[in-house]
Amino acid sequence: MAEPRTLEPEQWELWSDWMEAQRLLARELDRDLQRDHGISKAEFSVLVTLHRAAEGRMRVSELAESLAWEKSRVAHQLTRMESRELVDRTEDRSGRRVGIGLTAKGRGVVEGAILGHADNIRRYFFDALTPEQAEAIHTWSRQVIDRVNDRASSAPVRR
Amino acid sequence: MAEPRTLEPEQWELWSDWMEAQRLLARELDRDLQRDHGISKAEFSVLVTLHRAAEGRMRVSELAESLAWEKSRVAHQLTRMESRELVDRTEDRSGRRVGIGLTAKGRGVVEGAILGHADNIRRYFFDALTPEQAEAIHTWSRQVIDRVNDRASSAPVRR
DNA sequence: TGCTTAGAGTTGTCACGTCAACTTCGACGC
DNA sequence: GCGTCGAAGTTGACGTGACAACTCTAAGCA
Repeated sequence: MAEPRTLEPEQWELWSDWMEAQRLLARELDRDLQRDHGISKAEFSVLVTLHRAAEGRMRVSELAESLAWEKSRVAHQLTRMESRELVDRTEDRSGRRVGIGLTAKGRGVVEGAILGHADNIRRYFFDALTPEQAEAIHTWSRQVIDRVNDRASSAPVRR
Repeated sequence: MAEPRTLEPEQWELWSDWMEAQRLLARELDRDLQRDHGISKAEFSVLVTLHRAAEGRMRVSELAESLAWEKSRVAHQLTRMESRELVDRTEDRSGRRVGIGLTAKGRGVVEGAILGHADNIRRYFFDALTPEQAEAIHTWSRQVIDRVNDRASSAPVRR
């Protein structure tokens, strides 16, 4: 009854195939986004988030929260995107940092990309998916998210 | 009956949850590997591959084939790992490039890491998985792999 | 007023991954 | 021999992502 210390071949195969599928899928979507709209997946995520909350400007911390990214990652990403004129940062003159907003260029790009990207997700992901698979994957995804988050919050192993 | 140009909210939620689960899972596994064994997932993959084919040394192209990585990625990875003394490259003195091999340090690290990593995969992935989910995910993963590979080979859109 | 502290944001460093350009070397044909 | 062609491998540039250290400001309090 001892815990096996290694994975069964069958498990290993599932694991490898899963990781591989993931990787290929992400890469294809990335490439399409890059080719058709000139932006990366990370840039797309930022643009979509800004576009959704579009009346106003967002703060870095709101972006980080909404994307579930580390703040430093957001800051680096914004620096790059600012230099490409997809977003702008309102200067914190004498006090308040008003936040991040889309440039006209950023808005144009994201509005085109949303449609194309949705098509690609449908083509690569949903078209190869039966309802049962969708259900299984969704349920499992939520389990993993909960499990990882639980462990992260209950594991102050890092001091 | 027109094609919807955007995803249904339900589809979008599945997609986001799935991407999120993936990302969290990979990050957790990475962190554990880093903390417990001092190596990254990429380094682990290389070490395992070398360890499996362990009598001899491998060539860069064999590694690339076996890992399904681009050759430049392998070369960069080996450069980093060589500087950390996990692998060594046999010099191509006057002719043959004999290939890549594990150092003693590399061998020690990977033999420890294999066990711990398997435990973590089981904990994060398989313990949250019913047989039906496993079946659905495996089937779907293979579909995606085939689909992407088909498209890649049948789409010489790039000139 | 002045001190301290927490949060927001930035920056540096390093590893990872892709693409393109480059070098080298073996194979093949003349 | 000589050219050239392609595969193997390397390198550089660049974007990405994680982590840690740093600055600055706002709050809170003596």
